[in-house]
Parts: sequence; C-alpha cells; structure tokens
Amino acid sequence: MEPSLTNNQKIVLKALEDSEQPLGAYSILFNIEKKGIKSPQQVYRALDKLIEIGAVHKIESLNSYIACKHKDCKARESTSFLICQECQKVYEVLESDLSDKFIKLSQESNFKYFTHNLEIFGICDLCS
Amino acid sequence: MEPSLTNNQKIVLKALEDSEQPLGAYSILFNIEKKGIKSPQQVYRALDKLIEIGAVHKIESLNSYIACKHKDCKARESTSFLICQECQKVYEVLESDLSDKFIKLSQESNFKYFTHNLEIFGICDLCS
DNA sequence: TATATGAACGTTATAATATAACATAACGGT
DNA sequence: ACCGTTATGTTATATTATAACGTTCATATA
Repeated sequence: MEPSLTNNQKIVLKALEDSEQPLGAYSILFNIEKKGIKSPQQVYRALDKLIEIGAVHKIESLNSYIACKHKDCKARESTSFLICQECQKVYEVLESDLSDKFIKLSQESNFKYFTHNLEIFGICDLCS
Repeated sequence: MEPSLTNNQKIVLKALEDSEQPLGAYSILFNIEKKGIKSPQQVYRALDKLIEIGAVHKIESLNSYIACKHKDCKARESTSFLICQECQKVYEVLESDLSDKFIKLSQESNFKYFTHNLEIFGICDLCS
C-alpha cells in the first residue's frame, strides 16, 4: 500500500532529495517558502509523516534531516549513517546484520534491544 | 595531570552524578539555581569543559547529558549507550572493539572512521 | 612580588530548534 | 452523502543553545 503523499509532504521531501547535505527544518522552510509553505509547523508535520513512513531520517547529532535513497526503507526507527566531516554528505549504512550485532551487544548487559541510532563521523571516499 | 575542576564545573558535574537519568541543560540549571548558578551560559560552559575532559557525555537524541561513571573515560568523542525506554537510565557501553568494528564497517565504503555515536534503545535488566 | 596571559565567570541578549493549541479543510471508506 | 480520520493554516510559545562583552581569577614566569 503506497502511502501517497500530500502536497506539503511532497514539497518537503523534494527539498531534501534535492540537497546533497542534510537540512535543518528551518533550512527546509527557507528553501520552500516560495512554494507557499509559511510556518515551521508545516515543515515539522511533513517531516513527522515522512519519517514515520521511512522516506526521511533524522540525523540526531546534527538536528537535521535527509531523504532516504532506498525504496521502501526498513529504517523506520533504527538508522546507521556515515557522516563526512569534510563535505557534510551522509551515507546510510544498510548492512542488515548491524542490528544483530547490537542485539548481541545488548544481551551482554541483559538489555532488550528495540532500536538503535548509529552515527559514524569521518571522511568519505570522495574527500580523501 | 588532573584537570582540577572549577566551582561551577563541580556543581554541574555533581548535579549529573546525583541524577539517575540524563538531564537537559535547563534541568541542570533548575537543579542548581540554589547554588548561585543563574544562567544557561554557565551551565553550557561547564558542560563544554566536562565533555572535553570526558567527565560528561551528551546523549544526542535526547539533548541531554550524563556524568560518566568511569575513571578517566576515554570516550571524549566516541560514545556508545544503552538507553532504557522504561526507566530512562543510560548505560555506557565500553566494549573496546566496537570502534574496531565501525572502522571495518566504514572501510567497506572507503570511509575513514574518526568517531562514532551509538545509541541503543530498549529495556534494561531491571525493568524487564 | 609584579605582571602578563589564558581560562573561566557573570550577565544580557538573541539564535536555532521544536511543539501546543485550535479552528478549518480535504480525504477515504462505507 | 455521511462520518471519522488525517492534514492544513495560523498564531503563539516552549525548549535548546550561542553570541558578545567586559570583568575576574589562576598560574607561571620574569
């Protein structure tokens, strides 16, 4: 079931897709004011929905957002990124057994794993 | 060389040590107003220093801070946490070869690893 | 002991990020 | 066509974090 997006959601998503770097909510707002989006609320609401369906992920340590490049992304809640400190680009890590590793790691502390957020900082291929 | 703390730094650190849960900067401020700390600046400055020396870590996804329980913590920049969604307690993961794993993972994308931030969410031993 | 230097402080103001609340409009299923 | 749910527009406000500037403190070195 494709969760067909509303107009505002499409506008916000497109702004993120068009960007090489993650964008903060207010940068998004600035970029799409010409399209009739006038308030932070509208941006945050669209982001909430887009995140919920996996079309957008939040980079917590940057308070910013990226469009997911993968069709029908599984990463609703758990996400893993490589973040280039040179060019600011963000690469999503899909390696599926990362969660398995974290489940094991959690078990060592008798901790029940639900989700994770991994942010790796460094220098990407293109920048080195 | 012990980097002996200033008075404000000690006050902020103690507030975090006394807390079971991570605290936001303004919660810290509220807790220590009776000790003469009056402005966010004072809190943030102390936090900056404490983080720099590894005595405090920031939980990015919660915009909050914890005192590190480990003597002379190595985690200046890279940190790994288990965060209980039930009791809000945060457990720091010290497993030293986590970084090694992330270095390898990064290499698969020709990415030069510098630091990481890992936040695992779930339910802790005590809460399950 | 004087003094220069860098770090920390106090204070006021403001920036940047995010949510509350509420009335209205559009959408989707029956 | 109706109803309930979801999204919208808008205004206001909460929360998190920094800027800027002058003063004070610590300490190390002459």
